[in-house]
Amino acid sequence: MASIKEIAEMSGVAKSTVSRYLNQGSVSEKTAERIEKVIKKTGYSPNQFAQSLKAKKTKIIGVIIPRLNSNAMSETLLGIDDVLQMNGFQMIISNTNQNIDREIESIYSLAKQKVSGIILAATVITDKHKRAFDEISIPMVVIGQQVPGVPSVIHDDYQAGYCLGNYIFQRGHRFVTYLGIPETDISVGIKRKQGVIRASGEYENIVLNIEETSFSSQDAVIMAKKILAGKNQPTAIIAATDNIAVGVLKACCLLDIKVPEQLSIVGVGGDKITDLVYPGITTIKFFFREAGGTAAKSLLKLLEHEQTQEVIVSPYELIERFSVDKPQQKK
Amino acid sequence: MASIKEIAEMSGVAKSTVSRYLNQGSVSEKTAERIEKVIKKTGYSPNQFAQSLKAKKTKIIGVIIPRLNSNAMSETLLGIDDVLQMNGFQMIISNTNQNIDREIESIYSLAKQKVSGIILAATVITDKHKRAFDEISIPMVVIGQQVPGVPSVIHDDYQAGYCLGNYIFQRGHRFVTYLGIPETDISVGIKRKQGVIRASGEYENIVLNIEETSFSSQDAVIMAKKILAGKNQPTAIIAATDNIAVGVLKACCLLDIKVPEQLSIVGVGGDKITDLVYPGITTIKFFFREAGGTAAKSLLKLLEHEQTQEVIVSPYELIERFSVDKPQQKK
DNA sequence: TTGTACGCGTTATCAT
DNA sequence: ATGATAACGCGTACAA
Repeated sequence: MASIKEIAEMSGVAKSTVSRYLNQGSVSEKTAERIEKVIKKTGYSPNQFAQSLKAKKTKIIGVIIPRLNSNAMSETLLGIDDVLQMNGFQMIISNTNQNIDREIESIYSLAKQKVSGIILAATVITDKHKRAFDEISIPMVVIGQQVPGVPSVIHDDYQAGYCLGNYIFQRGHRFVTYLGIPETDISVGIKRKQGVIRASGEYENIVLNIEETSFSSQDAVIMAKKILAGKNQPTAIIAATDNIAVGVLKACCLLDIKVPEQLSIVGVGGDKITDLVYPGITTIKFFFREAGGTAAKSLLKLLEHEQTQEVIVSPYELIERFSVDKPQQKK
Repeated sequence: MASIKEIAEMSGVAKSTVSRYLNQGSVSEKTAERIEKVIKKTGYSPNQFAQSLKAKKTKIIGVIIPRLNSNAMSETLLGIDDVLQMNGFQMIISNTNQNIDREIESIYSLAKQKVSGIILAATVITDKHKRAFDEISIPMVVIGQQVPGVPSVIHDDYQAGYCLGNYIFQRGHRFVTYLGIPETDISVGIKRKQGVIRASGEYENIVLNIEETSFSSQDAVIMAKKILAGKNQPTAIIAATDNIAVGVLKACCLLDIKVPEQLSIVGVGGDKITDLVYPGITTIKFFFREAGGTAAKSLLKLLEHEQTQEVIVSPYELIERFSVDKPQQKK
């Protein structure tokens, strides 16, 4: 691969002239032409290492994610990539496999690589995270979690829970189970649950049982079976995620429980799977792709030293399908 | 961030000594100690650009993928990332959004970035691809497609189709529809179909209708409705992908067709969704994650100038669930 | 407008 | 074992 020096020699000018041609462009038309021709002929393109070495910067954004194989993550990445690519930035992905130590490592590692910014999709932010943020002084945006002092793009988990709760209680359900996940995950584990609980407080005579499972649909199937086998069967189950909701539905099929006649089900996420099962599951749709794009834009603004909102709440939308009905008369 | 020069000064030795300490290590114990202490204290770590500038190489592997939001891709990436990370390599993802021109661009772009290898997950390889392969002389592995002269990791699409065909025909189905996708995609569009066709040739009196749809489940629902509404209703549908199979199942639910009593369904891929719908769909499981790992290993071997198999066929496995039965008596 | 010369942080060569 | 020095390819301050 040719270097700028060779281009210079071939065009009969100095390196710096070529460099100027490439960057600011204050060169005479004649030389510009000559240089252009040579560049075309050789297919020259600047060595990015040398450039970065000089500039102490790259056009690379690091994205740290807890896992790769989830719909939410794919969509988020897509959104980030969209706007990054549009602005001439590369995206480099650091998958931590839910290992929180590797999250920290990744931060430092990306810093070493002199990425010009970092987008962190975290489930929880510890003190170690915060220390890392401070040490490396690289613009950063967090997505999916609110961190004081760091621009964050979040989904409205609390409102989503509240909305679903209302949706179910309004239709007359009084024996309801919330099937959530552990509180180690703030957004999903805590906020959504709290939203539902708050809604439950606004109605009379509600019996809200709270159970826990994992993100895995299979686990949800097992858990749902237990819940539905008991004698205090709920008339509705509010699932913390679409995957869990689908697991619940599967359990119903297995136990020959009719949905929505005998049991209503709702989920959160807007995963397309909710539209593929039968009946389609009512869910709260989050706009992961858009949120990813928003995060990326926010970060790019930061790089330009522009102001950014500290926390941006991504919208949500209730998608009504066919998994909810009024409770049957019984007892 | 400290440079090697500063480390040298602080330890009272020359730059070259520090460099030697960092790399080969032929230094006296005493100086080694001194240097170590300084490095610890400053938290020094080499500037990767300067290193790359010298070495004309990186420890980065470029991965080009057609889309980000598919289960197969996520798993494949996961597998690639696994072994890359284990060997101290970074992965940089180039998502082309199914745009074939961007695939070519990505190849050149990655070459410019001096990645030390490229893994290409392509749906089809054109002459432009081949030219790009030749021009940049960077080790490369293709996954999901067989390319003469380039090490390839492929799934056994033909055998998968053949296996599924046999599975269906053996159980007595004679009126069967294959719901595939256009032939622009070689593996999925052509090979799987051919496998099914070959199997159909080994039985008597088979009526095999071949229809086409897209990768989208929604499209599959529509197409399946059409097929099932006609008067020559098949007793089984072989879907080219799990997504399509799920779409067919949804159509059945909508039309009140019992699966598997009235219609048998099979898919290909091993997507976990096949286990979440009801009834679970019989499918051919491909090992995407393992295949990704294999591709990465293969590439790393190439970097070491070791021999590699030209084409590695990833195994598959038939997963029997509950979507297939013998055809009902009728006519 | 153009050219000269230096520095970015490393590694490698060659003396010492 | 260690140190001085050149070279990697680029950008830029400065001089011409």
